Order: sequence, then structure tokens, then C-alpha cells
Amino acid sequence: MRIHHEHPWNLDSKAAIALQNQLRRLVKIEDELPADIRRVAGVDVGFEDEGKVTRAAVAVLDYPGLGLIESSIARLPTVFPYVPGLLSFREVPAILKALAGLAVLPDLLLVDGQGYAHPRRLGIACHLGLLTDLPSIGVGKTRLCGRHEEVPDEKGRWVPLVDKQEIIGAVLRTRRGVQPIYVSAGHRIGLETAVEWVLRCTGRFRLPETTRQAHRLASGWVSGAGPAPGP
DNA sequence: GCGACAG
DNA sequence: ATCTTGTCGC
Repeated sequence: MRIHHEHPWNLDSKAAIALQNQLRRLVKIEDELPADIRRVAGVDVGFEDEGKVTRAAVAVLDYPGLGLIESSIARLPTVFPYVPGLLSFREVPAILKALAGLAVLPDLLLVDGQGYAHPRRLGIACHLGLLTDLPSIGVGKTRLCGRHEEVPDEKGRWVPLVDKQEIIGAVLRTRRGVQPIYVSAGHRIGLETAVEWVLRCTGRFRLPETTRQAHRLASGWVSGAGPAPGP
């Protein structure tokens, strides 16, 4: 994996916001995905030792089977605090390390958090997509910004998430009777396509399998069959 | 000034 | 995110 430019991480909030305003211009909200996607990955982060250590996990699933084919976990000292709107500066470093540990990069990333549905349109999914140049989607469990109507209680239905006269994401019902999720474009993908892929990766649970697997890894427990077999 | 606020 | 067991409901 190659990163376009040198990217600083030791920034204060003011500099981080300035950088976001620069990077936002590089995000592509139009479809630019591989012809055939066979590897979809879930990305999530957890914390250890009272938050002093950040643990990132990437779960690569085959598509359309959605079976786990490879995973990677990486740890780094936590250096940036949690500040709404600046989440990527806290979690992306560890995620990049985890991605570097994969034998094969995935074709699509489903990131835990917002993408375009961000105050400056540069949520963690956009930021990560830009740095890796991989198509990415933001999958959030709760809202960061924007307003929306009630979502019909039927799997697959969604309503636009609007902020400042602009549609920034989709509030999607992935399952009846539970809270909807917040889907938004990350990089190299449009909103409609992003919703389609989230649904394709979702089974009987509220969250996509990619996210569930990544969360399982980022939060500890490993059980049953191990990761992918090595050549 | 006050409320909101991904993980 | 994290601290944490049982419990209510489909």
C-alpha cells in the first residue's frame, strides 16, 4: 500500500481542522470501484489499558460469501484525544498499521464511523480512503451531524441525511425493530452505491458482517477457526 | 451564549 | 470507546 503524500499526525485541533479542509477537496464522491469486488473489509478500533493503547482491526471477507479470509490487528500508543469531528486523527494511525499487515489489500473498506456525513465532509472513512486510495464507506451507529425523517421500518429502506441543504448520507434500516445505521460515502464511491454495498454485506443483524467481524477482533475474543491459512 | 457532539 | 449481569422480548 502506498500513501500519496507525507501525512502529519502530531497536530493540535486547530491544525487538524485546517488539514481536513485541505483534504476534503481530494475526496471523490463518485463511483470509482473495481469491476469485480471479491474482498470487502470491515475496519474498527478498540482500546486497551484504560485507553492508553489503541487497537485497530481489519477483517477481510470474501464477496459474496462473506466468510472471513484474512484479518490483521495492530496496536499503537493512543496520542490524540476523542474530539467529535476529529476522530480520524485518533484512530487512523493504528488502522494504517493494521492494513499494512495484510497479505492482500481489500477492494472495499467499510469503516466504523462517518464518511462524508461530517461537519467538514471528511469523516474517518473519507480520510482513510484518501490515504490508502481505496474505495471506502462510512458506517456509523449514531449520528454526528445532519437531520432526517423517520425511516420506514422495513429492511432496505432509507431516508436522506441532510446538512446545510445537502444530502450527506443515508439513514438505513438494515433490520426491522432496531435503530437504523448511518451510511455515507467515504472515497471513490457515491451514496447510492455505498448503500447497496452495505446491504450486500448485511445479513440478519443490524450491522454489516464486515463491521461485526472487525468489532469482534478489535474488542478481544478470538474463537473457533483461526485466520487465513498461509501459503 | 447555548446546545450538539462518530468512537 | 469503556466500566459490566442479568433480563426483557421476538
